[in-house]
Amino acid sequence: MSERQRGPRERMVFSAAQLIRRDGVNATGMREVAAHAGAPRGSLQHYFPGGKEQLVGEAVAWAGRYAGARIGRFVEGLSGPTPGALFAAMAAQWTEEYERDGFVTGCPVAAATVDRAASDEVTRAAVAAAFTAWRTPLAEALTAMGVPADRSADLATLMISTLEGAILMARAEQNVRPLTAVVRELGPLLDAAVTRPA
Amino acid sequence: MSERQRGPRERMVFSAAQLIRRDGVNATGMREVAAHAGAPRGSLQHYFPGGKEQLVGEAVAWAGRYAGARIGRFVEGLSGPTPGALFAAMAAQWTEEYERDGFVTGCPVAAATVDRAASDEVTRAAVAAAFTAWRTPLAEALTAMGVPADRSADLATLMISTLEGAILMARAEQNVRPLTAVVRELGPLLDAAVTRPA
DNA sequence: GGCCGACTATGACAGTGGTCATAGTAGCGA
DNA sequence: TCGCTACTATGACCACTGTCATAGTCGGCC
Repeated sequence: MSERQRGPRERMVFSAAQLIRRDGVNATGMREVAAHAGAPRGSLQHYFPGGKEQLVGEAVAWAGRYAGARIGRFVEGLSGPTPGALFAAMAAQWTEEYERDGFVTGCPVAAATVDRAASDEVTRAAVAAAFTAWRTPLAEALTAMGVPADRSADLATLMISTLEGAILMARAEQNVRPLTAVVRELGPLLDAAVTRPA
Repeated sequence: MSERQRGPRERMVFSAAQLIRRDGVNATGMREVAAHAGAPRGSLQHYFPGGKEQLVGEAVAWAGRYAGARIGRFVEGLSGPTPGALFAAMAAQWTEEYERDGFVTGCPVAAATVDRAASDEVTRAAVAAAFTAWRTPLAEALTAMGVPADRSADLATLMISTLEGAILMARAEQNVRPLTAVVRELGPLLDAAVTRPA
């Protein structure tokens, strides 16, 4: 989650995503984002003339691209590339973060959905796009692993749904148990969907 | 979701849950809750001297009890009581609501988790308790259906996680597809966990 | 009646939110 | 040096938040 932070604009988008991850959209102030990014307050209206809606939208889009790009790196890192192993790797990213830093943050896309889906159509569309940016490469990876093409999309949805829910429960319980439980139960089931070994 | 609404106090807790479901915790004002419940503003400090923290906590607890109690009614309504059928019934509650009323609301427990887990320890504990109040009867129902006792808790966690995530994605996409997809994929897998037919 | 508790009704307060307006500065090409 | 653009820096605005304080009303009980 730590990238090269070039311009102040990128830093602000990144900071917005981090703060939204922790406190939600509504509790994240624009001034707070600027301060967190070490950027001047005046830059907000300069880089984001569309206001908070624009900033949140870009933060969500960034998170979606990040999650999608991460899929490829997970697949590369697997010794035996199976759907269950991929799912375990996706979940492990969270268990490791939680065990290292505590249960402070969640998924920014989920936070934006909860806080904005009913009130802000622009952000809602951005969230939908973020999920698509995540699901599409995941489904492609499943197909490459031998999952029938007509099931890849559904299984990708299942994996993301389960992971999002497990993140939520882990934060609530302050325990990685939900994450390990879903990996233990869902992993083998995902592997059983492979009909043509890769 | 429509109960007999007796006193103004219960109405306010119920209204709080409804508004949190739609807009999140931070975007739901105390005045708004009172107005939605048709209760006088002054009753807020009278019934909830602990302030918003108390009101949110009670709304979350109510939602947890509701979800837990609902499990029993789902099981009763099933012609063939299998884990997959139970999961389908749980998801159907949401698809029906979304198709009837639009994708306006989500799960209040999830909303409270996103908005308060990092900032308010009291509410975070209430959310954890709500998930437990949901998971426990679900796990018992699975055991009664023939799922091995040592897997019931994990499978209950898997079902709730997946459902929560699918709700999230359905709201984001404004489409029930994620809900139908996870039911289609996860249902048969859940049924396969039954070793001793009920 | 008189009293007291439960509840209702407002008004005010301090704090914060996003946003706008305006002014200042730094760098650079001509 | 001029002028232009990109960016920074503040201050102010209004709306709204949760909370508190105070006063009013209602109903039943001695």
